Amino acid sequence: MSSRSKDFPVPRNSCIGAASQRGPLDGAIFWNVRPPKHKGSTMPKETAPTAPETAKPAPPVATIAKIGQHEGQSVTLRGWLYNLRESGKLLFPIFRDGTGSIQGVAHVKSVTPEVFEALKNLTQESSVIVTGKVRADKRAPGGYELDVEDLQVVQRVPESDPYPITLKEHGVDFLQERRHLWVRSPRQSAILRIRAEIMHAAAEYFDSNGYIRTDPPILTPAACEGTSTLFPVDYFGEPAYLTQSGQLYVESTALALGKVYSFGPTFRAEKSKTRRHLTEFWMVEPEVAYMDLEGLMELAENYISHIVQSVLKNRTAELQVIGRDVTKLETVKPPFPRLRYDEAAEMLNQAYKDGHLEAPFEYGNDFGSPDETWLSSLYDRPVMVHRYPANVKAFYMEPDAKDPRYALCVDVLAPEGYGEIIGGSQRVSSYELLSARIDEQKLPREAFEWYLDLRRYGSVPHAGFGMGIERVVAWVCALDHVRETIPFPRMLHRMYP
RNA sequence: UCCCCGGUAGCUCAAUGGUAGAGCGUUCGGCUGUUAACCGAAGGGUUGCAAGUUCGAGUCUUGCCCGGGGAGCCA
Repeated sequence: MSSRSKDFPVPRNSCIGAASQRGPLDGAIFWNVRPPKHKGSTMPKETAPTAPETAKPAPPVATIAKIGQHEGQSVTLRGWLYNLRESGKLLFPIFRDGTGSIQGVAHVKSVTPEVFEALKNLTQESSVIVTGKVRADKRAPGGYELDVEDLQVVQRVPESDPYPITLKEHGVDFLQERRHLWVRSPRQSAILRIRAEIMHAAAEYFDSNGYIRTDPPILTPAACEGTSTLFPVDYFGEPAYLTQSGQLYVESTALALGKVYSFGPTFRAEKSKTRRHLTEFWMVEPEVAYMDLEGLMELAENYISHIVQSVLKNRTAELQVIGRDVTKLETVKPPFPRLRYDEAAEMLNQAYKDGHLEAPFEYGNDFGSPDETWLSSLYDRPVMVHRYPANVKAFYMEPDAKDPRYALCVDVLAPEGYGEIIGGSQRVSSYELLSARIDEQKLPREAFEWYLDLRRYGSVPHAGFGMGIERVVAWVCALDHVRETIPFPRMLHRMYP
């Protein structure tokens, strides 16, 4: 910020402006709209700042989301100016407060000259505390408007350095460089609210079904799978890595507590530059003792359905803001279609013959991204592909007793081309087999001794999966890219802000 | 690591090898119901960097830098 040559003439900025730099305004309650006349730079205390002697009852502080409860009353809103339109002697400021936005109306004769001038000179994203009367209006998108009565400017954005993100179109690079401001825009705010609902529902399902949350370490001594690239860190002179999965650790706690889950960030140093990849992402990983692959698939379909239905129920307004076609989500209920790998492979071969796929599918390989997109496009809900060839899957996956060439594993593919959101399996329970697998794949045996202990002492069949939160958010919100699903995405070549 | 596309005003983008432009934002003026308001005016440029071809390069060539999309790998 630089000069303030055009600051409006109401002498209150020196006090409020300085205070606003000291810290957040949370907790500061302005009962009166006139500013207290402090000489210093301290904020008013939380308890009522100076009330004028002739005070009428102070209007209650309201949020825009629940403004309808105050129809016909005067309320105080604390927020920011989103946009300002004017038409002669009429001003139409749009305020936002984090819960929503509402249009204010001020006529030159309906407010004091000071308030009218202050409002007229407001700049985008200036922070304001505004008082006005709530009025239902059919023209308003949210159903209500605010007839402005009084205004306090907390911090005015100077026009010499205007808020960079306008209501018009911007490019991806420009917005990502300003992610710290971009999150204020209605669409981004709505996405983050939906993300929060997804994370809440993801934990709630397990918490209310007897699962114990046991979070694994983020600093780890070795790779879980060895295939992906890890972020190395210096751990007091020893090499350590940021976790790429907590699976091995939740296997341990599952054998202690029965049903467990973990929920936290994971890190992968893959040099992937696609719309589905972040280097830092959040994963939720349940693990259950005595569960087999069938049980795991039932869990997965119930789990995903619960999450999607929770978003539909609790985030209706946000889904509307982002323009999501909710009919595509309403169908997400159990049971999900299930395909054996072999069936899916046949379908892919046919799709190639029919010209739906550019590249032929080679039996025995894992599915490519276009393959997953094609398969998932055939269904109105997630599809579960199970029993992949064991040799393309991880060392810890249990072979199918009926045919050991296949692994007891499942991938859940989200519809509308969003691809894999869950990968899971029944785990090898035999010490001998797991030990042999570790040697075959030339994994560092010392690092896995503790993991082998789980098969030495009371080994049982058990199963679990990992679900990537950002991919679920991208699917539920129908986003083009996972970079919009997390407040501050970490990607190949992007660490700022 | 590989393949494709792009980089011009604060932003989004135009410009046949021949005078660098528009809309928005900003500033000034107008409008009593605007919905990314509208109307009029002003200000705003080392065309990513470097070299080359040419009478002349935003435009063609080469190298580099930065960004986007995709493949592989994965959630």
